[in-house]
Amino acid sequence: MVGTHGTSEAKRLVGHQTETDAELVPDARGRTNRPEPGCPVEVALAAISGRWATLVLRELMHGPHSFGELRASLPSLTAKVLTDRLGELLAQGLIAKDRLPGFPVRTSYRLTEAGMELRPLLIALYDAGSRVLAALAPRD
Amino acid sequence: MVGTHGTSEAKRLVGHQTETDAELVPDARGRTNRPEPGCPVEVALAAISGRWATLVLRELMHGPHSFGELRASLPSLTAKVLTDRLGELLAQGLIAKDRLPGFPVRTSYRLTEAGMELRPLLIALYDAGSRVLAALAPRD
DNA sequence: CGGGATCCTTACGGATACTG
DNA sequence: CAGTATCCGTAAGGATCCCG
Repeated sequence: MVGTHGTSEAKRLVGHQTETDAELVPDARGRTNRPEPGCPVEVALAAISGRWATLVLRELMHGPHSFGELRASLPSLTAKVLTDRLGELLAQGLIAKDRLPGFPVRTSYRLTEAGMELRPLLIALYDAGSRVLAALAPRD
Repeated sequence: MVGTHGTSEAKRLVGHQTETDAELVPDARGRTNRPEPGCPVEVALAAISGRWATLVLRELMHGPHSFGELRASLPSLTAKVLTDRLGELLAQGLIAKDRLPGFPVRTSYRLTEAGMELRPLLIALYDAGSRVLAALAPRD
């Protein structure tokens, strides 16, 4: 499932600290030596980049929310920054925006299929952070 | 395995799109409504934040490297930025620095126990990015 | 209600030159 | 070799006010 990359020279250092880095760099897109937009890692980073991004995503993981609901959930997030984050997520195809007819205007933001793929990443962030904190915890 | 958090009012919306968000927000540290430094997610984000950070971490996942080796692996990363990234990772306790005696001076950077906890996160980033790309891929 | 338009300030990344 | 010291342009985050 690594695809076609002929000789696997990606697995030196065997026995050093991990057997192979095939899981770390499964295919050619990950063997980049600089931040390239097409690299999956960069795509994921872009999705969660920007302050408040993970919190907005977390709220939307619970289901669709209106602009005002998001503001209510995250009181110290200003409208401008929320608009910025939503615009970026929209541009990346991770969320979708539905205008509900009537007055006052109501909009609803929801995750797209692509956006839902970020759920495991949010969990991984939480997990990794927890384990880092544990590893750094003062000895007793 | 969620610990002691008494009444679980975090699991409304059952059947909407996921059963529960207990896996998303396992404990009180994740129920924050703003970016707080103590939240595990923020800790993880801090670890991978900053341009080139994930690439530097990826290199170190392969084992210890000197300053020059890192520069050679990532040719378009300038010394200043590399110094910045290493300094941040050092300050966060994710890597350690060993000065090897002799001349010319040689230093070696390696992951700490805490830093190694980031490996699954890098993989999760790659995975999530891949799946997002797949979900966004043009229909055929 | 759901934003858009400004303005401001700081943080960040990158380039270049220099040093122990 | 392994950085440090400057300088700089841009972009990001936040505050405030306004509008359909």
